[in-house]
Amino acid sequence: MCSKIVGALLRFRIGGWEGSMVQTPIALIDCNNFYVSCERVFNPKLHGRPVVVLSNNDGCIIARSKEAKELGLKMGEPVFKRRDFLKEHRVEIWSSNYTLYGSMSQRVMQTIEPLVPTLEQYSIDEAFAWLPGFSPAELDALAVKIRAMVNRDTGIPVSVGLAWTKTLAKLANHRAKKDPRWKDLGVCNVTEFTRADLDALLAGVEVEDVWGIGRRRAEFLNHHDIFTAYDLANAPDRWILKNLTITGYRTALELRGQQCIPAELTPPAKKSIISSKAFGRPIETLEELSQAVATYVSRLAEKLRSQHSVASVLEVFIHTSHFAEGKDRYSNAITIKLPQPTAYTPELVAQAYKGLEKIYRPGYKYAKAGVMVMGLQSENARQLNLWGNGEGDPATLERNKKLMEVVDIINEQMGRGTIAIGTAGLKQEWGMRREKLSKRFTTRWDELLEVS
DNA sequence: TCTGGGGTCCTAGGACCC
DNA sequence: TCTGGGGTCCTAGGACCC
Repeated sequence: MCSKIVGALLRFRIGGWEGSMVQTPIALIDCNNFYVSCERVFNPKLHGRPVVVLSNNDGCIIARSKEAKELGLKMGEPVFKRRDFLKEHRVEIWSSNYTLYGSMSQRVMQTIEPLVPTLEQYSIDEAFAWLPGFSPAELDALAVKIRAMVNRDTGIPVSVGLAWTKTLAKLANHRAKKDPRWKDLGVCNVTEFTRADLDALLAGVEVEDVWGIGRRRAEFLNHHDIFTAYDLANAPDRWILKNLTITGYRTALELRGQQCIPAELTPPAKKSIISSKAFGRPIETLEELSQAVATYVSRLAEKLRSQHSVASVLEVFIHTSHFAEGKDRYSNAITIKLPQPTAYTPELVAQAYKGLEKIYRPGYKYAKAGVMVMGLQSENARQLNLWGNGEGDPATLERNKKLMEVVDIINEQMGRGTIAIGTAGLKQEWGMRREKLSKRFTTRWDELLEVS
């Protein structure tokens, strides 16, 4: 009875919003400089030194150690522009090793999972934990414990932000990393903050550091005299809705303490899958482009099958470098409606080739190609071709499916690409440049033993 | 010489229909 | 010369995230 009244009052107070009445504290646990930290676990010499990890093809800087940040190296900076600088400051440079990071990520999540009631993995290096019924003191103790356990069991340092909404938990986490008040502890808990405390905190955070506000929006907001998280939280609702759409409005509400970005405990099935990559060197021939496309389609089809989906639409795209100009520049894409939904690699490759032939133009230096599937549906729900001919014939479908299962198992156990479609090319001279790749310590015994 | 890859959501605007 | 209003569906493109 009493809680009903309180609930009604609460709802009234926050303007008719119909969310969960009893708010749940949320922790955001975020690995510090994740890729760099992973490299450090297996290479202790990297501790205390400036370290960067590069994107595919060793193109840009995508992760930096604290020391590298202090040198002024920026996220996304092209390496070739800073070659001399990197050398001069003896910065350790590593190619990205996603196999390693993926398995380290799993270890981190597995360490946190038993410590919290529900965990929502949000990205390779972050997770939200939903902590109903935890008192503020319990929250602090839990955060400290998570940090200690993850560090002990995986060697990865993490920071924890605690708050009543996801957006505020992200913000608290950001403070836990940067603000001298919480930096040493690595935990920032704002669940007990008064409105005034929170306002003061928000006023110290630039609006582009708010989750959901990117560079473009930040520029726009600055233009309208909104510089901090506090300014955004206090902008008029209608103005926000009109200029930042519903997503920006949700962000503002969350900054005010209203939970409106829900938990996503079971990740929804993907609606599209992309496989695309820039080449290690420019490609001009249709033959090599075809190899690349076959390779990407194979990876994509693998992902498709691993989530037990079939695709009904396939898109192929190719383009020259973004930095090519005038007549050297070309990009094109084609969308193909598949005769029937499928996850069968040879069929997808055949369709992709047809598309590629239509958009390919000789005489260009292609820098990148990609394939994408959409219109995904569950493999069980797929509509069979009632006439029982061609690809839709149930017996053929079943045989193809079995074949793919075998291929997937072999590739999983023996390493990716053990069995590949013949046209993917054996040498793949256009493949990725990864000159400074660390070993696959967590997934290959042979490579771990090599260094020890 | 060299500038990542893989996703989602939202909106505006065109096509089409009555 | 004149050329509605409102609905739906689809797509392209922009913005965001990591």
